[in-house]
Amino acid sequence: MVFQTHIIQADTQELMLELVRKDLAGQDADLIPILTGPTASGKSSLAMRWCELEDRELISADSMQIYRGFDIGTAKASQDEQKRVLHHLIDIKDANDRYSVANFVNDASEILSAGQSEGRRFLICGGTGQYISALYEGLKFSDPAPTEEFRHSINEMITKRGLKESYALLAALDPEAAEQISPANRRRIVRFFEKFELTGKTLSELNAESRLKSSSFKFRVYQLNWECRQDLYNRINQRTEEMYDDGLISETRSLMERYDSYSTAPAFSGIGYREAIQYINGRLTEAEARENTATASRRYAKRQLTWFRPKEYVNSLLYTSKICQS
RNA sequence: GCCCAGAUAGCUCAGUCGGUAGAGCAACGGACUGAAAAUCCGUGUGUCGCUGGUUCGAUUCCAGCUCUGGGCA
Repeated sequence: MVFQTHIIQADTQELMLELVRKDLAGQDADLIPILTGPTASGKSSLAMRWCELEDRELISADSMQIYRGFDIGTAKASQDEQKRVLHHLIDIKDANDRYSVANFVNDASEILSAGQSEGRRFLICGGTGQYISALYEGLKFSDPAPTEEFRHSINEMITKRGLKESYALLAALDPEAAEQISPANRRRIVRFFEKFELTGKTLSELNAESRLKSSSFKFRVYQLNWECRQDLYNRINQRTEEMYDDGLISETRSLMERYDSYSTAPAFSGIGYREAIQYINGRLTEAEARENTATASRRYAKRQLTWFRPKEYVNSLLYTSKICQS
């Protein structure tokens, strides 16, 4: 497959919207747009206007906005915005529930299939790169989903055998996977043996199988970004302050009262909630919590950019910089 | 005004019995197939406050100066 990816530059959201819509209009009519980009890049607000103009429904590709009640810290669309544009895959899970790439690919595919036959149009928007890539690439997740208990038993097995020994075994079973998994990355070593014990197949074998069929949908991926990293970081810093000013701490406090599982429930591991919990439990000052949240968001944004950098199918939407060149 | 302590990476600091320096955090780069806002890997980016003295050689020792913090007035 040959890709012709574009770099679209603009200095206002208005112009960006016009240019990206023109780009999409020049493609095959059945292409579904995916809008991604680092946190605080402005993708949600661009997506809102895009959906309103073209009467599209929005499918969120965000691993944290799925959780009900986690609104301020996830920068979730407001009630008013959700009234104006139909949002899918937001507020679909309880704080204790687990969700995964595989669930996302299934859920999003289901919505797209159902909508397609009715002639509805969609825009997929979100920052979870893993979800977007898996959907775009049409990965099939055929091996069974991991359970809490099984994961626990694998963990014990690795502790018993030793992490080093476990990694050596992994490398013997699947040299290809060993190149990509660091010997210190316990989580991914656990995952490898989960799959292996469950299916008798190595990660590389399973990955090859998951790639056999391509997606039944066609997408065009746009990544929104800022020409100058500092512009993005300034936006992140400012948005972090706004989240705290808008009541992130009191939102977190009431969620903690509702869920005594807050130290382990997946929803509470989101950036902002972790730091707010530490403040509430007296381990940080509020100023420290704010600062640590901004730092964690900056690092997250960097990882998001790293994720998409090698993907050859990504088209760039670049906001031109006012403050610095290059 | 006097006394004491300090001044080293973007920040907090260690160190060099004299041979131009290193930790943590930040920053930067990278990996990623059912936790992904997760997890993990790699990289030191420096007028060692300024000026002079001693010395083959000073960030290190000495003197003066500047600034910061604390104390005494």
